[in-house]
Amino acid sequence: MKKLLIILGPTGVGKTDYSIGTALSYGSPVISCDSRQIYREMSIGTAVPSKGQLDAVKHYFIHSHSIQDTYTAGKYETEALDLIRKLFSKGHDTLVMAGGSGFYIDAVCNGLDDFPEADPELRASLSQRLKEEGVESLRLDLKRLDPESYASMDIANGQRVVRALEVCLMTGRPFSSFKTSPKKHREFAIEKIGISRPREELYERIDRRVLQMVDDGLVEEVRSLLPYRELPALQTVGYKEIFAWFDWLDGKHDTERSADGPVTSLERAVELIKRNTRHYAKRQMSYWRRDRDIRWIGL
RNA sequence: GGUGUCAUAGCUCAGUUGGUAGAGCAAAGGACUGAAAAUCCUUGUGUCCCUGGUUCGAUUCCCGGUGACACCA
Repeated sequence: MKKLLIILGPTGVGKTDYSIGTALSYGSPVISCDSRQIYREMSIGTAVPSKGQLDAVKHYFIHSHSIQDTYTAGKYETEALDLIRKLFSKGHDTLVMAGGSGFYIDAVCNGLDDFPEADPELRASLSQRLKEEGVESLRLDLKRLDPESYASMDIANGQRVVRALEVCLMTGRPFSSFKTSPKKHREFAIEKIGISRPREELYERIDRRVLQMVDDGLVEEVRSLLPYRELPALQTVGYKEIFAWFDWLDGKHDTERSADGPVTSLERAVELIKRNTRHYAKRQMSYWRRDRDIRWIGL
């Protein structure tokens, strides 16, 4: 049986090197599963593999899309599955997938239910309402249109309430009614390998990598993306903190944008990037902790 | 060497008129169905520097150490 070997782990743990080694031993390309490295306009802050690493093995889904075309887990499920099937049919027996985006990995392994994609205009107007009226107002609409979701979902999470409401309004059906099938069947075997390191060591690696990014020109990369800062792709650790610093330099000293207060120096931005990356790594680990199918190995 | 001030959470500090303590930051745990590096929820971790004394009871008051800082020599 054909097999998809998925290498996952928190940011900074060393997935890139490990996956290249594994891919070479199977004669497989690396199918990246990273919601940010997929964008071609971003490189330094997303820690994409180096030129040498990319030359060593064929990589898919690295720099393959533009930040201007909002990408989603649903699109990834479709495109990755197409690619996987194509590569299997061309003779590969084992394919290596590697990445840190847990939700994308789940989309490939288990599939997403048949929810409609977001309508940009509706989402924009609901997000606007969220900003102006707060969650409570949207929550009441949801309670009326979909009591089941209202009772079971995290109604403190504005982003989720917007999404649920959006589906109700678009389809005239409750959001919860789309949540049906447990898991989609995949015709290939799936094996998940999780890479872990002691927490302290992982955090040291993250701190070091952030400093390296700054040395490599992160600030310039972020400056070049300033016109796009409102795009979903730019809501990313390493970018949003430097945008906030630019705001300070521009004399925008309001703290409305961030709960962390004004970012008054590059040093402060770097501090926040380190912390937010640690938080991100922690969230990744908490996401995978309940997945009993992952075989963990320490590095 | 002398005098003074200070010593409380990982860090910066507050506080207890004597009844074993709490803020901020850092941190930890969790959720997750097309924004997922996003978004959201929960949690206080302590020989109150050490020894002895007073006291029913000392982190708090007193003696003596130790350490840090300041000033004077």
